[in-house]
Amino acid sequence: MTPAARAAGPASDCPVTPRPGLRADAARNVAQIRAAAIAAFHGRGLSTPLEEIAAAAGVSKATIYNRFGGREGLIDAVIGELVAAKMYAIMEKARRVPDPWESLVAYVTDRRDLQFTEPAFTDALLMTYPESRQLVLLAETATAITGELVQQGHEAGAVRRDFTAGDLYYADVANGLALRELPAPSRADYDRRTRFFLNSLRAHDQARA
Amino acid sequence: MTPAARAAGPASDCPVTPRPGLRADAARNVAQIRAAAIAAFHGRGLSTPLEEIAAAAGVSKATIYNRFGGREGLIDAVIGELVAAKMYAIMEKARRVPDPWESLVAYVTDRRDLQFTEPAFTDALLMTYPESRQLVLLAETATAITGELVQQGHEAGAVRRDFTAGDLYYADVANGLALRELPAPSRADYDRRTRFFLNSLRAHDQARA
DNA sequence: AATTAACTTGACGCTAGCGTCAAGTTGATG
DNA sequence: CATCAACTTGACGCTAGCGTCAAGTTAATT
Repeated sequence: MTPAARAAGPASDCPVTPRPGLRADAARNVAQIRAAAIAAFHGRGLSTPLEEIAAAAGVSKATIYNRFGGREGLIDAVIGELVAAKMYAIMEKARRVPDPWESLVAYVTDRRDLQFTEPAFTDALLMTYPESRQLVLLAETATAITGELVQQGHEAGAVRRDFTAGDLYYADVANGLALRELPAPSRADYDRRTRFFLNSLRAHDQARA
Repeated sequence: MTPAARAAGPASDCPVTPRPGLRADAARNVAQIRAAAIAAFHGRGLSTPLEEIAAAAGVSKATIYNRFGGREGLIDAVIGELVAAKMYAIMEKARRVPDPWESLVAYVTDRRDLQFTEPAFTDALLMTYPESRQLVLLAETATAITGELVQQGHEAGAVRRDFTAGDLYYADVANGLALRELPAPSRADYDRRTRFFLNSLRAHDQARA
């Protein structure tokens, strides 16, 4: 079975034009809140205080509850623009690379790039807010693709046989948390560590790129 | 210079018998609080609520402030028993292994073992509470030893020349945070990942153990 | 321009943890 | 056994964030 046959993501689940029957002022607020949330989540992760987002949107906190039902609804409304779109693109790209090893290299590298620039991605990985449908969907798709790529790597003899998709997940979570907690490493350091990681899962007998 | 010539740790900075001029009941409380703190920190890390520790010690929260001056003082009073003693032993052991590669392997492996069983170690790594003298001392010593071991590994040609002590620190922090955030991995998974990591920093041309 | 449903909001009560202090209790000392 | 310094503590005020609601405002409709 190929559970990830179409990895391009859900057709269109978060329309830019929200619920139609919305009064003009409400629609304006929705747009402002979304924009503020995207900026805030980008800077501080998915647990940015709602009051802060509300303030940035020039709106009261209660309005966020009115329009989105709370944090999870808000995440649902912006996660696509924030993370999901990029993640689906990464998966798509990796699946297009024919060589199994290169495909995995592309996938890992791109994920880590995304992680470097987008703190919210780590929150998504951790499923801190499991009530967001978009997030659950994304996680499931990503899990499927990861498994697929690792398996192909095994079959081609390019990836250590004892390396699992779970190991990759663990490493990504660890890396995301370190990024969140430590002062940002230089890009050179970060990329070197990415290479170390890739090096560690390469099957021994073909350790040369 | 060999800044870590004596890595056995500070002579005796946290006597089991606390301040002498202490009334009997106060001394009893100190002992109970220390015991409770060690248990709590072991289970939940160094940011366990003080109220919880106080309750476990059968004492009011204010008494912890009276006896230890707050969280940092309390950490100072128990970190030796909790983490520092083990860490100093690990460093000592690593320095005694003659072969540079095996020495680094021992060091990394033992640190990760400690990390697996002692969440407080990660707090120590992160210096979440930088006011604890014991903790600062430990961190400085550990940094020195790590640098020493990595350098020896470089000189012996056993460790990739582009691998730095900072990389090791980053990896340890990342691992500790993942342990804290994720459900505990099986020991087998954990040890395998330790081996992957060691594998990643081994110089290419001698990748065989 | 009157009506009304949709919408917004300030203010509230809630939780969790911190750090402090006046008032009360108790161990040690003469 | 009286005294008093040492000690303990409940209760308090503080911060930060959550989620809710009655009362007020405003866009749409006729």
